[in-house]
Amino acid sequence: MTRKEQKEEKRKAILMTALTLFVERGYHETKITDIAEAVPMSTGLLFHYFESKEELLKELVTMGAQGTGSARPTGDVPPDVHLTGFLGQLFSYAKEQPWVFYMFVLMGQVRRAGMPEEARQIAASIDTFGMTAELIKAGQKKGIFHKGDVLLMSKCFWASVQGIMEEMAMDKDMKAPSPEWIVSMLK
Amino acid sequence: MTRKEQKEEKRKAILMTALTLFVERGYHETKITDIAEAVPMSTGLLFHYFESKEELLKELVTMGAQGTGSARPTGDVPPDVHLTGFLGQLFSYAKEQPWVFYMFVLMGQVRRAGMPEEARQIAASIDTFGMTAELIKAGQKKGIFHKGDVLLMSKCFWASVQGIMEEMAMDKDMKAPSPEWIVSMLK
DNA sequence: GAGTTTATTGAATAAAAATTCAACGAATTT
DNA sequence: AAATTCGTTGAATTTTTATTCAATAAACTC
Repeated sequence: MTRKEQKEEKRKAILMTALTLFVERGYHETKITDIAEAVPMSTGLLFHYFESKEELLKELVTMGAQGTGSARPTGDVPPDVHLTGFLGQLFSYAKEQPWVFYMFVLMGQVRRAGMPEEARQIAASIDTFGMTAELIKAGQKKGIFHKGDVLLMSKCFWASVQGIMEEMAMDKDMKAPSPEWIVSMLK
Repeated sequence: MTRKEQKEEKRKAILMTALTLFVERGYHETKITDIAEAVPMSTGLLFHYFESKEELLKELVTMGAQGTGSARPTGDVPPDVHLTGFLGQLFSYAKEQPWVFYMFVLMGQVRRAGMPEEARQIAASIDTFGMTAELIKAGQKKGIFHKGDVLLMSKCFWASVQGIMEEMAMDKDMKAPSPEWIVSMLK
């Protein structure tokens, strides 16, 4: 047991190190030796834990895909309040639990171009937009949000969030914006 | 003369092809052979026109850095109208003059991590935020924009725009959002 | 504690991609 | 039209980076 736990620990350490480097420097600019050095361990040992660099990325993206769903509306909170609250939590993670924050950033980056195709597909398989689109539709019905194509509004909302989070990931000193600013894009 | 013009034409063709591929697939996922094939020309010839792949990127970024300044306020248009108009134009470029649009996307991407450091520095040297911050400050004075750290607001504004443009670059069928949505982030 | 499995290393190898180059055809000059 | 320069190619080379591997140490099983 201790042996297996040890292994899991180390796997996790590698994953977190890779996540950090992938987000801070980019997947392609992060060399396998950079990850090994940062963990730290020998490069050879890294392949004892993960088949390949791409496999490492795919495992991260799979984790990220599972951890999604927290944006789902709970109960009867008004849509704008729900989104505002969600963003507030997300932004506060940037300081407290960077890996949650980084995972979000990574997922967004992988979903776009510039990464190995297989990883992209995993990230693309989860539907963030649809979920938020529902929420926006509800908000429109209540007269809280302005009119417009809900899917487009959802995409813009998340694209903005992604853009801001990438900026925050790059510049550690940047303060988080007020969630209201972003939500007001929908009002 | 015809000879030199010919050369300039070809250089431009390479630059535009590279710009497209860099934005659509990402710098690192674009192989030098992909560019050559797309132009089309042999891989060897490409090095007759550009020293290296990185040099090619740097030339693009330098071009992009020079073409900046259109966001500068002209005359006495209200800040919100100015920004709305600017975005409207930018988004319409996405269809009409994709390379202008792509250049914007590339500049943003290069400024962030994941690209060769030298290129990053060129992109980082131009100050987009400061210019918009002035505009926002003016808007605040007039009571058009809400209170808040103008630099942060400026960063968030551009981060949102960048995020949305990257989304549009990836998904050609995506409609452009209404510029008002984004500007309302500041109101 | 002998034997087996697992962790670890760093140098050797393989794979992928950028870059060079010798050769040739086309244009330009004289 | 001979000589020279420039454009062009694609295969060979170099460089970079991922991946393997033989050897060793440590942990665990019996």
